[in-house]
Amino acid sequence: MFELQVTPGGNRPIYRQIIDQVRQAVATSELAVGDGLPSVRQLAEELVLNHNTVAKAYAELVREGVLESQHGRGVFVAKRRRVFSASERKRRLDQAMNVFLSEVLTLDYTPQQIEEAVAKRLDQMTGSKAEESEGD
Amino acid sequence: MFELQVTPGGNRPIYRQIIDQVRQAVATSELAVGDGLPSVRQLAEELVLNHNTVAKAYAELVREGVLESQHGRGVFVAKRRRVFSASERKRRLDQAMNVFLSEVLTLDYTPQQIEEAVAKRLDQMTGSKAEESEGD
Amino acid sequence: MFELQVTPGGNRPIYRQIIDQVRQAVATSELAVGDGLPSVRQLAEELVLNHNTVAKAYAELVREGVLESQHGRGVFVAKRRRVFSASERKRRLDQAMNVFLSEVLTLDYTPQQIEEAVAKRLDQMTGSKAEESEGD
Amino acid sequence: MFELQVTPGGNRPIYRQIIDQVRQAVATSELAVGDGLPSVRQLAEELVLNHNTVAKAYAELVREGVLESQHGRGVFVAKRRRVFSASERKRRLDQAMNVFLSEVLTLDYTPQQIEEAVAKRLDQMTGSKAEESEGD
DNA sequence: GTGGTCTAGACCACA
DNA sequence: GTGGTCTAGACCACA
Repeated sequence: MFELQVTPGGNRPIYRQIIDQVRQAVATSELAVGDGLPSVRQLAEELVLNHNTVAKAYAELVREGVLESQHGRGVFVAKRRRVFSASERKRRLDQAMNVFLSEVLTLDYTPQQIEEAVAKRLDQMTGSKAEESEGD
Repeated sequence: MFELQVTPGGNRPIYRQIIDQVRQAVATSELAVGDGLPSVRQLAEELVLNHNTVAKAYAELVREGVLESQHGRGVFVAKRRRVFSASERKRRLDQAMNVFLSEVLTLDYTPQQIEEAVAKRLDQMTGSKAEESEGD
Repeated sequence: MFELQVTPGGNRPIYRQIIDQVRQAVATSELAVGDGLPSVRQLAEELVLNHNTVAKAYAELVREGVLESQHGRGVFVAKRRRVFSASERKRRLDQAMNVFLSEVLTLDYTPQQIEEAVAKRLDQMTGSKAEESEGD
Repeated sequence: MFELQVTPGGNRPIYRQIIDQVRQAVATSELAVGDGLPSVRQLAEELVLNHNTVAKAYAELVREGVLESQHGRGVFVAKRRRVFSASERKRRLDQAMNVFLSEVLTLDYTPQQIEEAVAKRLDQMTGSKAEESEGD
């Protein structure tokens, strides 16, 4: 089953953590199109959260087109659709990358270390192909 | 000259945007060690901000060791030093990576595309490609 | 209960005084890991301060890893972790020592008196005397 | 001759640095009662400072009774006198110690490390006796 | 309710 | 002139 985990102390707000993990589960295909998610209340109870927090996360995922709410039945993984134009995607990628890279360069990581860390994390997140790119 | 730009409506708080851009300018050597930054009030006026907002950004950059404040004289790019412990750097790297990756994964980029984009941008920022680090 | 006291006229800025006292309470275990602190607004009211002043102090303690802020819930004593690099810790130790020693040397204490006073106060603060660190 | 050194980048304001060093020189007897100090302008030139900064430092040292200004002749080391009552000295010592110790304990230094650092620094500052306390 | 950000504006400390 | 601190007060984000 789909398992969610949340840490209240972290820098990232709880509802964000839920969003991130659902996105990830969808990206990994741990959750497939049409799969149902736990109900807001059920998940809230499981994670010992205010149900508003869960509802907020679901709402954003619906807005983004990742989930689909079927009134009275529950919330499901939606068929994938693309929201942003190519140039908008590029713009957002660039901006996120700039913020990320200057932050970690400030932390004194080398380009090589950063690339390795990113590759590794991507593997973890997506369980990705990369099996033959091990050499680097 | 060093140019800063800020969008008040955005998701990212203004003082964060300033921090991001100063870090970036330092990472790309657009700002070099010893360079002076615009004064708190001057920058505030330029960006049509309250001076406290600028001061907050500068203060955080000072804490991180990126800038150095000389009371009565101004704020300058500091000599690079390592402020954080290995575990804290790791923690911050992970955190920054999480934020970055969950953002771009939503944008529907593949792991491979992300890795390439990161490698390319790192080259641009650090100029670390062909010139085998000849000392500067 | 945890009691804080602040003198607005003093040489030390108010937010520094708050930081000092929270650190002290943590160092002496008057505040233990997980303990909640008074809310920003509540403490501000108690001390007849603007809430921003309290927030500033808390924010710095969060950055130092002493406190942990849980958005929407409150501020808590964080699990101890090491935030700074060896060189940064040294730097801060030296700086703090300089300030301390030049202050007390002006007061005409002899080195021996200072060393004794420090040793004694450390014992009080850490309770590190006889009980060979039995685990707690 | 009496040598002063000043670093503009440091956390401590320049005029404070001057005060500290003069105090120290007097404590070490590097400067003896009756010795003359460089004139405000001379010192300002030497250290490449605004003369107001030097004047401010001298003024505070005069106020504290460390120096003595003889109009038209210059500034001299004053005969030592005590300004504060015993209880006031104790109060100031305790407060400075509390701030110092909780700060360095926060940095994760052990009591032993702190005591050693203090002893060592005191030796350096005062060139003190301590020759036979080497064992620890 | 709790923390975080921002403005407008005052006043201080330092060089 | 330059940075630092503080207040009063608004508004937002999160749980």
